[in-house]
Amino acid sequence: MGIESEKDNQTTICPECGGQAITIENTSEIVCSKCGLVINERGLDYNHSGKRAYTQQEKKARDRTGSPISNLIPDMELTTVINKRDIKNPDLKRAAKWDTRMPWAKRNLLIATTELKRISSNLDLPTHVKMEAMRIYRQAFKNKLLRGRSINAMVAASLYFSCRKKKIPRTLQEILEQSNESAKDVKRSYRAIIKELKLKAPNTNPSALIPRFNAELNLNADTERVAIKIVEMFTKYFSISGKDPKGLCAGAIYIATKLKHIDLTQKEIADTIGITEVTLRSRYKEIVKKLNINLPD
DNA sequence: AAGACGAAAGTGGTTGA
DNA sequence: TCAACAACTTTCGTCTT
Repeated sequence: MGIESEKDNQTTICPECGGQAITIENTSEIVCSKCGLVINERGLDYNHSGKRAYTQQEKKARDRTGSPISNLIPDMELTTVINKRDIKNPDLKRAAKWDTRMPWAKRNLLIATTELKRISSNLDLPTHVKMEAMRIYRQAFKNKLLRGRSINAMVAASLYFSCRKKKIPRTLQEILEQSNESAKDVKRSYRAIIKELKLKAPNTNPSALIPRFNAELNLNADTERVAIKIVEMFTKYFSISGKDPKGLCAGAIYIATKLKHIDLTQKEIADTIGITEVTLRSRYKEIVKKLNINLPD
């Protein structure tokens, strides 16, 4: 395949930070060398015409600068409009256009889409979650929820909501790690989404979270089973509304390790799950009391 | 000395008057 | 809009192993 070599000197500019994008060899992903943004995870179809380009001129003429059409691209017009004027110094021209020509609404959606794709590819989120998040974001945008809130915080919140709705167990922390926004802002946006869009907050199922924490703590399947059982028993008989599901997980895992005579400190569990010892303690005390569990010493 | 415990004070949010 | 409230965190002193 002589086609491969032509991808290498493709220059794309990162819409997020303006850095130079590079192509990852074996996946043909376009990734920003500066901020790590995946600009197009499926790879561009540079040789759609089926012809090879032998000279620079031919290459320029045949290259496609736009991304493949997808629902995640907010404005399909954008790629074609710019294409025509891209012949000289495409990077600068494109960057300049984003600043001056694009209506703010389109720009907003473009930035949002980019951020959304960046985060979800870092977290390996499936496409339907991305689509749902984008839908939520657009709706938030329509309802003017962006007033006084940052785009990126709203994107993170949309993704978080989407994850919960689609039952993909991701904690808010995991999304926050990929975002530059503060937890405060993202939470605010998240609540705004629920309130203003009149959506129901999908509950994270605590037992769905356990296998991942178990893996991080290197616990065996037996312990995991016990922990899940405890969580399910508890959620079946008692309300956990208003409480952090992670706290319940932590408590259940702590009890499970006790029952299985595994030595793990409260601190170790609390730290890997992302809560404090104090919360772990109050949760585990509550579980022991309400479910009448007899702990071995 | 490490781990478990819980009191006290602070944070950021909800609810209801 | 404000006060009461609930959940959680941070910090820290005390007890237990």
